[in-house]
Amino acid sequence: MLTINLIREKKEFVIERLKVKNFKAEEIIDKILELDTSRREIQSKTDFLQSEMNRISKEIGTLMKNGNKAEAEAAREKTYSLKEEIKTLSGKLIPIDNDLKTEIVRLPNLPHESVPDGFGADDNVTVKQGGVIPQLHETALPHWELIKKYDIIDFDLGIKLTGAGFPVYKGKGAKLERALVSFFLDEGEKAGYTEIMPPIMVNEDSGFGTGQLPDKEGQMYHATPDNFYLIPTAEVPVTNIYRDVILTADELPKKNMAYTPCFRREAGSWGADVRGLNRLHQFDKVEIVRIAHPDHSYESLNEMVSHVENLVSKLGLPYRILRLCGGDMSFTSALTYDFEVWSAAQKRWLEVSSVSNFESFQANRLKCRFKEKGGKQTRLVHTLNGSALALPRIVAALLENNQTESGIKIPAVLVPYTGFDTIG
RNA sequence: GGAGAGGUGGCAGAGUGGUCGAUUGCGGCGGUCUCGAAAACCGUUGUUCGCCUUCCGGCGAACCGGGGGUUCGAAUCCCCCCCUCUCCGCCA
Repeated sequence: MLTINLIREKKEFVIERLKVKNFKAEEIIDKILELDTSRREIQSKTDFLQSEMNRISKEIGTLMKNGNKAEAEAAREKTYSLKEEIKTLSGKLIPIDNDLKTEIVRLPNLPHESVPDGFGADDNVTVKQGGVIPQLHETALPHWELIKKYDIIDFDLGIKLTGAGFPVYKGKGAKLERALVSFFLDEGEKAGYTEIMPPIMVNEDSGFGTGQLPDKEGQMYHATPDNFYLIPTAEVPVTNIYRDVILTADELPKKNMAYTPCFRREAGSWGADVRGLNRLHQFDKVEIVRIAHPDHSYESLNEMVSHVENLVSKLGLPYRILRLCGGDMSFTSALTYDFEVWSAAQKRWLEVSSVSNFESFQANRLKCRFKEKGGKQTRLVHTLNGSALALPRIVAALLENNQTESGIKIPAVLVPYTGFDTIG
C-alpha cells in the first residue's frame, strides 16, 4: 500500500501516475485525505486529554501515599468527565482508522516512470528478443499430444486423483521436472541466492503482507479449519520472512530463492489457449526474491532480468522480454518485465516469468524497514521478485521445439540432471 | 487427543495495582587507555502515531503475545483468542 505521507504531500502526482494504470484515484484520495485529517484532529485531542488524565492519576498516587485522602478524592472527581470525553473521542477514532485502511489498501502501486501507457497485452513493449525460432517438421505435434505419445505427463490420471489442472508427471516426465528444478536452483546459487524451503501454506497475515489478501482470496485454495492458504507463489512465504523486520543497510540486498509447488484456483480464467500445460491449478516454480535498498532496487531488477535471460538462453529457447504497460501490470507492481518463450507447435509466445519491482508497496504492508548504519531513522525497503522459472510452459516449449522424428531432444545443460538426452 | 507450564526490549532474565518504556546482565554503538588489539572503565542503546522545529531535535500519546474489561491509575487483577514449551498417547 502507498504511504499516507505520499498521498498527503503529493496528491496530484499520485493521481497522475495512477492514470497510467487506468485507475481513477481522485475520489478515493479525497476520501482518504478527509479521513486522515479527522484522524489527526481526534488524535491530537485525545493525546492532550490523555496526558491530563495521566497527570492527575500520578497526583492521586502521590496524595494517597502521603495519606492525603480528602485531596485524592477531590482529584478523582475531576477525572470522571475527562474519562468520559476520552472514551467518546477514541470511540470515534476506531471506525475512522478502519475506513482509512480499507480505502488506502484499494489504491494500486504507482507505476515507474518508464512504464508505457496502455490497456492490455497489445500495448506491452518488446525490449529484447533472443534465440532462434525453430522450423518444425510436417508431422510436429503440440505438447498435449507429445506427452501422450511418450507417456510422460498424464492429465486424465490427475483428474481421477484430484481434478482438471492437476497433472501427473510420470517416468521421464517426472525426471525432467526434477531436473529443471535442480538446474534452476543451481543457477540461482551461482548467482548468489540463498535457497529457502518454506511452508507451502500460509496464514492470513502473510497473505496480506504480499498483497494477495484481502482482494484475491478467491484465487487461493483455502484450508478452512485452520484458516491457511495454499501459496500461489513462493513470493508469499519468502517475502513474508521479512515481515515486521528492521534490517541494517549493510545487510541489503537480501537474495533468496525457493522451489515450491504453486496453487492457483484460476477462477473465471478458463477459455481458449489453456490446453495442456498452458494453465494449471498446481505447478512447480523456482522464485527469486530480493529485499533491496530503495536507492539501488532498479539495479537489482536489472540483475534479476539478466539472470532469467541467462536461464532461457541456456535452455536454448527463443524468448522475448516485454516491459508491461500500465494496464497490464499487477496491482502491486511498479515495473514488470515479462519473459515469454516461443512454443513452436502452438505457434505462440508463452509467459514463463514475470520480474517485478514493488518498490515500497509491499514493504509498507509488511512493515519491512531498514536503517543506515549508525542511523536512527527507519525507511521502507524495496521488495522484488521474479520467476526463475515457472516450469509447465518451459516444459511445453521444450517438448514442442525440440521434437524430432526420432524423439524429443533434451538441452545439453539438463542432461547431467536427467541422465538421458532423448525422450523417445 | 489428555495433563501441566509459560509468552516482558536484539538476546537472557527481574518485575503481582501508583513517575515502569520498564532493575540487571549480555550484545550493539561511541569514547578513554593502547603502536594496534584484547581487557578494564565511562557514556549510549526500541518501535509507531500526533504536535512543534529550516537541520540537529523537542514535547505529548501508545506499545510488556492479540483483543476486550475492572480502576483515578494495569506489564501486574478479570474474560476471550492466539502461540510456545514440557510430560503422556498416537504417528511420517
